[in-house]
Amino acid sequence: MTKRELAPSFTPADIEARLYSHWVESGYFTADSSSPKEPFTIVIPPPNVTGNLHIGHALDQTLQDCLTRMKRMQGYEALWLPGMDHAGIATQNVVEKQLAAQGLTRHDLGREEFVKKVWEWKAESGGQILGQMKRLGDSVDWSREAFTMDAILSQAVLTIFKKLYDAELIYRAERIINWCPRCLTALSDIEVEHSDDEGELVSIKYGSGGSEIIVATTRAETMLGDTAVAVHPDDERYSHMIGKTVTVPLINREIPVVADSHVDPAFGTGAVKVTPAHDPNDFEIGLRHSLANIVILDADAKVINTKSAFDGMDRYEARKAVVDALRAEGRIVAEKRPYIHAVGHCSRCDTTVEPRLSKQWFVKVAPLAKAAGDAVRDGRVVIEPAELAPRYFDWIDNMHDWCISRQLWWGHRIPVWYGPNGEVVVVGPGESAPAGYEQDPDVLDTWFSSALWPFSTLGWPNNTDDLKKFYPTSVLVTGYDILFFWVARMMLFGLFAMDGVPPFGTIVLHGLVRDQFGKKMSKSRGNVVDPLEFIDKYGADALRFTLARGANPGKDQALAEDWVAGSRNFATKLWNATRFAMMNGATVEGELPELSSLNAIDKWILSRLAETTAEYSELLSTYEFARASEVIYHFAWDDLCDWYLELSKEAFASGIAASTQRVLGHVLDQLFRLLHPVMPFITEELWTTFTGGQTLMTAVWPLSHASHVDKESESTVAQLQRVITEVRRFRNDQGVKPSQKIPGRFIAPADVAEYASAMAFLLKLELGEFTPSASVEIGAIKCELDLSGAVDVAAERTRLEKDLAAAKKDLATAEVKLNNEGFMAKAPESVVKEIREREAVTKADIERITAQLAALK
RNA sequence: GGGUGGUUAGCUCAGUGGUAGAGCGCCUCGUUUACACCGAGGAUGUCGGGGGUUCGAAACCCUCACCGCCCA
Repeated sequence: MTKRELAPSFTPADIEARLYSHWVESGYFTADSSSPKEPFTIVIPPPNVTGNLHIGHALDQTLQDCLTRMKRMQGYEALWLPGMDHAGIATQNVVEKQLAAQGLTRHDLGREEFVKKVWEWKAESGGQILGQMKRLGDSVDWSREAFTMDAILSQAVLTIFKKLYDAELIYRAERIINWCPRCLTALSDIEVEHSDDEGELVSIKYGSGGSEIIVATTRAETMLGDTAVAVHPDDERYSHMIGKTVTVPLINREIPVVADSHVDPAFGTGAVKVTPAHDPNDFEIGLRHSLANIVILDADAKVINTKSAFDGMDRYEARKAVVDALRAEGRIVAEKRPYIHAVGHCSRCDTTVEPRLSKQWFVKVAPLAKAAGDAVRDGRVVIEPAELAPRYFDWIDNMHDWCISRQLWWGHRIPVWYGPNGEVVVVGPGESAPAGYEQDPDVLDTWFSSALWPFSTLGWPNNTDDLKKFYPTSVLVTGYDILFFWVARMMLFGLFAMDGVPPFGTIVLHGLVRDQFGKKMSKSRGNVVDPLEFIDKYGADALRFTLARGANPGKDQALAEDWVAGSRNFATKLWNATRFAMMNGATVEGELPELSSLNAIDKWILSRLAETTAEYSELLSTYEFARASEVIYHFAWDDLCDWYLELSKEAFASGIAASTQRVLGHVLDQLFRLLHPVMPFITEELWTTFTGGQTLMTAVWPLSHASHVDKESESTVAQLQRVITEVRRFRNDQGVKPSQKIPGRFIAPADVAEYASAMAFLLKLELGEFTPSASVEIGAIKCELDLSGAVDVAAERTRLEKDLAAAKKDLATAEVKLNNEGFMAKAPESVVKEIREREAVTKADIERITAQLAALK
């Protein structure tokens, strides 16, 4: 194998594109369903076909790639399956906007032409995110790329629809649903976002004479559709009115006063107006009291059917007009404005949602939700971090039936056909409707097909090799924000479709990426960052490492450009350390030398490597990405670069370094493997260059060698580190420049004295005969120096006094404990022993420092 | 209104009973056999307030205050 050289500096752009296409061409990402290896499967949370890679995707995908790459190296048949969601409303909106620019609506084209247009749009401008994922380094299996509107996935939709219908879990009913008057479609509960908005609360007097009653509302225009006033049955204020009627002003309709225990007597006057066709709670009251549903708003939220001057007005216009008219009649008894209250908005276009009575298709969720809850309750599916499980239960145990029909054209059309005499037929895959039947014009909620993602992408309903090999998937990695949108729905459908086998073993939830001050990123705040810009500027590895390092389970993370620059610095550090190692003959060739033949420094780094490998692997396997990143970062930078390389320089300089060259080679080789899942590009480049190997992608994951853990060497090196730090501090205090060589020598026990030349090299000391003018004492170790007379006594005194104060404080803390009877009686022996040792050490320090101070004069 | 998470260094955050940590920022010195995208040294905290449990509390319990998120 021929070894290449490393460029003098690291430029991510020079290696990323080259390595990525090499990986794809070599087929490293492609999973094999016939492999005997144990499977590891992740399906990507499918981004919208309209989407671009934002920082949240970058986080989500970094974590998934990290797990996939690690498992691949650990010998699993790893499949990370990519794809996209057709994103019904979002995509339709995009194409409609294009048409609008030409002065057209989708109706001008007609359904078939419009859908064709959407497909054309997808071919031309959709799926930009896929190319951007490549920039991040995602090791997804492109040969299995899926799209929710693909033929196979559409077949899955038909199949599950029929299956659910036959099990009586899908039904059609007239209900109050959330309606977006702009998108002109029904929405599910979770497609509605609530915010506290400014509105008004007006109190209106209904009836006259002895039968007056006051009701309050934030939507005055709905009074046009009122069919009752409701009060609490035990409310004595109104008991005389129950069963009587009152007149609705303006339209002069006589409506009954009904008693309903759901009315809160403490809110407002205790009496509420009831508009069953335009409010979900009122609809329920209407059912209980057989009230009429009078529809007074059309699909565009314009007033209709009132045979009044309000007909044709927009809802807001009507609201004002109704209040004005009532005021003119003297029927407004109170007005509160602004009145802050929760208002629902369309999650796609932010239009205020209008509750609307209409006929829609629903999934009956109760039995499905029970199974989905139980799967987590009994541990077949684990939610990480566990703290987020209550949220899941809270929602899934109280889930309303799911409205799945959408009045759109882009999506899976509802496979129900209606006959001329009201017949209803559900048409499964490969079936066709009887002649003369007409298909339901609506399409399914996008999340209906997304709910099938973990198995529709593997070929279900066909029993494919992929399905057999890779289902159920191993881990689902996603943000907690779509726990309800998507994760819960996959649980509902997965368990149902796959005979009770849940779609994944573990749900790993991460948080949101926020700005550097922890504020939510939003266009209006102007604090949105573009991951691609960071990749351009600092490299994909730097961005990935930053995101992984911030990923504490289930917690949001702040992100600043400075942090990404810091990760780039880490990458540069690795690059330079490798260059240095290669310059000094580090190698992976041949067997690792016998431990007993190594010096303490070599044994120490192997020990640290073993410990780090074990800890890091464990943390990654338990989805502790932040802690894992921290551990490996400090091993690489502190242990390896700051100490091992520095302590080894003397050996390299002296030319007697065969063991160290091999040990260093080993440590780098293992470090690159460990870091590869998080920083795939630079590790691949360094490793292949350094070792001459083919690729890290399929290299074996490091094992932690317990036999390499060596506490004795760790203790020796800890002493060397202390001596070096203290002497450096002394030099610094004394104003000796870092590069200035001065005479010095160590008086130390044999295990430390053995490394005198290594320490001297680092400290720029010239060992040899001289008359010392100063000394630094570190416990039992003494370093004598010659400062050529000019010792800065004041600086030395300051330092010693500071050390003395610290030692005295430590001693006092220890003595308080040791003099405490309770502590001595109840604290565990190991703790008492530790405090005793601390007492002894600090006492010795105080004695030594006091003597030094006395000698200073 | 119901849940739920948080409050630790200037900033962003780790730290689930035994002398308070990291990254960035800050101060001083420095072209020393990798690296100034660097090295060395340094400063910085009544761990939100109050009470309790304990020999011992940033951590456990109670309570208050403030901030956030989810749901209604």
